[in-house]
Amino acid sequence: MNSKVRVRFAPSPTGPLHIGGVRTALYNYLFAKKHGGEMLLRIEDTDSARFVPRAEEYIVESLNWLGIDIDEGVGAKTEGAHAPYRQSERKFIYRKYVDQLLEAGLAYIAFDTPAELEAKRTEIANFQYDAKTRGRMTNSLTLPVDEVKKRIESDQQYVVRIKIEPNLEIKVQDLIRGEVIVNSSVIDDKVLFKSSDNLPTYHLANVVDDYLMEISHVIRGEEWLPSAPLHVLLYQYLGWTDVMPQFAHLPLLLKPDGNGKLSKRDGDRLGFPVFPLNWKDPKTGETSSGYREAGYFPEAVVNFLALLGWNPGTDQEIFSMEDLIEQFSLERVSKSGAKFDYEKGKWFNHKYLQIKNNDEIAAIFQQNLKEKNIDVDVEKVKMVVSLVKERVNFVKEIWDQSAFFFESPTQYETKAVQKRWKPETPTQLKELIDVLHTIDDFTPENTEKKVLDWISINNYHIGNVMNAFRISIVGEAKGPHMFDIVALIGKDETISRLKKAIENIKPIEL
RNA sequence: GGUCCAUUCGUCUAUCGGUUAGGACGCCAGGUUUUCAUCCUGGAAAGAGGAGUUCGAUUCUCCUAUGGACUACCA
Repeated sequence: MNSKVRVRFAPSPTGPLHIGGVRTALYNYLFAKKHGGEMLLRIEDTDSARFVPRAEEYIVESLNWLGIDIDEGVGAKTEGAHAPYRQSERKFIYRKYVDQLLEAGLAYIAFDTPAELEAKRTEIANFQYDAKTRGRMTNSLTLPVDEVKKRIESDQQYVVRIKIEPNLEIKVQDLIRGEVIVNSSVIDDKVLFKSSDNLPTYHLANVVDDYLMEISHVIRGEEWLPSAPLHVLLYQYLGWTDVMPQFAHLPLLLKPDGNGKLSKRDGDRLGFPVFPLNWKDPKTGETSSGYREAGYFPEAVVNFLALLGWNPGTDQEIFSMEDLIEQFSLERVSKSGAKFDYEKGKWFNHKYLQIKNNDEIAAIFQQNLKEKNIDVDVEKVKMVVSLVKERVNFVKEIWDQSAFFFESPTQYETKAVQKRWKPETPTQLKELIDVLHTIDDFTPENTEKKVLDWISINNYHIGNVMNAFRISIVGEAKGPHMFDIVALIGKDETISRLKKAIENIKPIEL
């Protein structure tokens, strides 16, 4: 057993990193940091046919954005003692272990072509390449030694298969699920190595690399649980049982509606991102939206994801990365899949928007304003942010709640006018203009006092006056406290908007 | 089809044999507010079904049902 905790996140660079993969990376990271261990990133690109350019950079950038630091391997500051960390660059390493298994008689060479295997599968229901069938296939167990040699020398392609002893009980100790027992007869003689590209398959590469990289815990998705017994067997066959890592298989992230694993299509269909970052497919040119570009804070995404499948057993819901590291444990990871609840994701972002200080939010919002060619003082932006941020889930929504701070309304909401614009309103608002003219100290408190005094002295209907005032300034019956708004836009602008409204709004008969 | 895994409010979940089955999101209602929102208070809402074990099962065991994953010379 390794005393030091070393975990790995080992994605395949076949496209953008799925949000479920992000959670796997997060749990690995939390577990490593909790135990003072190391987190490595290894790229599992043993399938030369499925390689997608830029996918690796995407993975690294995603983890960086989320604050999941890589200690070793691809994307780490210094790669580390076990380089290289891309399996395609490690191809020279695996052959040795393949030969070791071959020599020990624990694996064999098979020449069956994909077409032949396909034929077998259609011919025989539930066909499995195993102890029962391998004697009737084309392989080094059925062919004479010199025939095998001849075929290899004439460059005939082959694969190396593990030779699984039937009827053994294979026990997998899972940190989340307990003991899982599988009979070896149900596992087929999986391909470990293919001569076509001289690369091992996932199963072998993964076991060899975890061994060489001294991985102490393998934390991965539940989709790997069925092949875990095979991996245990490989550790045995290779003589590494005493240093075999501990396994933990995480529950899956499911579709919000219906059943099944969360997929890219669900995001398109239901209108939410399933990737951390935007991604443009290099082949199709198709783009998929990401959480970052959708306006999420990385802290919110981390918090949301952490709680999808894990909880501390308390009522705490808001966790910083430090909180998570301190409290995380595999024992408290749930066993069943979690449906992806996008509404709750939005709520987390809302929470973080309230927690964050206004300077940070104002900086982002000011960028949004610049894109609209609105250039205003950062102090004003901060004020606006503080007045409206509690109303929104995302920074980009602030504009919808605050446009009237920056531009005079061009139209007035019919329903509000209908309800609040009375025949006497224009006269009253003209009086209001006079009142405002007399105010020098245009602070919210002072203006409020003066205006409310005027309303009360004249015994006006406060609701009608104030709402007409609001319609004139905002254009609708919405927004923060009136006197905060006018203080911010200033006396001149306030009066000018009132004049404009008096000119343009006509009472609407019901 | 086979193997494995799972099953508490609509959703995420708490409960580690004895609880009025708790919290959160969402939803509904009321209150606060000059408006809208926020906020506050309240409400509706759950142990898949059946056998056991036990004085007592959501909790332990088994069966059934349902869902999921896997079943490639993918990872």
